[in-house]
Amino acid sequence: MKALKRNRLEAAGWKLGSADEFLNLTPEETALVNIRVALAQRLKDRRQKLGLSQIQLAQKLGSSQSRVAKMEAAEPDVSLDLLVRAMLATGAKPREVGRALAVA
Amino acid sequence: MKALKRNRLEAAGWKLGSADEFLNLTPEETALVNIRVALAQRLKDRRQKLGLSQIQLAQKLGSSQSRVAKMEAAEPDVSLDLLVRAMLATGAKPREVGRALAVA
DNA sequence: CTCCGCAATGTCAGAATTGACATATACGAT
DNA sequence: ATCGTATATGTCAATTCTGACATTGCGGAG
Repeated sequence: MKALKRNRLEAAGWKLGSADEFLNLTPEETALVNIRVALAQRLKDRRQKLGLSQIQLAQKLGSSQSRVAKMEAAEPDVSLDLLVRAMLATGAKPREVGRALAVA
Repeated sequence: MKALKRNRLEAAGWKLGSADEFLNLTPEETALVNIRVALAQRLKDRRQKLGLSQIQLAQKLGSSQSRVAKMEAAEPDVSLDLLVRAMLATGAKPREVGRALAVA
């Protein structure tokens, strides 16, 4: 659904690193992207701090290594649900998930 | 995906009002349910404070009245993505979405 | 009572997301 | 150079989610 806009961005040669609403994105869409990226980064941080491989986290989650990689890359086809579930799987409490958003 | 567990709960005659991990739910699943319920409540609050009907919010979102009702009821087939997008559509900033989670 | 606006509930076809798998790349260590 | 481990990327069938629609219930106003 948001994949459409995403494709427009990537077609323009952008990797969607951080804050780019320079074109096409409404403030809400930008905020959502920021939230996703913030969660993705926190997730990677937490996983690494715990000394887990993507495969190990995938097992805790009941998912797969490739999907964990996509999560950490904040790819457009990963849902917030999955990102949040992954955070919880690293032992994060809702409060900590909330903190990640606050930074976004 | 979580709909399975949810059905087990509802089959047992529970409406899933608040904090019920008394059976079957892992801590992570419970946390996720809490997050959804917290977001749903905040959403309803914000919508009402803004004096919007479900139809009006649905329009801002590009969604439908029935889906907004389901969101506010935290029904199992509404995603976190949709809940968060709805929050943003009420003018909430990521920081405020984060606050909702912190309470969960 | 009858409207009327608002909200709740059920259904469904179409769209988006998922886990799994294959494969590729990177980078040490042997 | 050959493993071995970790991560990245692409694809796809199956599952899940979504908007739309229909219907129902609920007050309040006429």
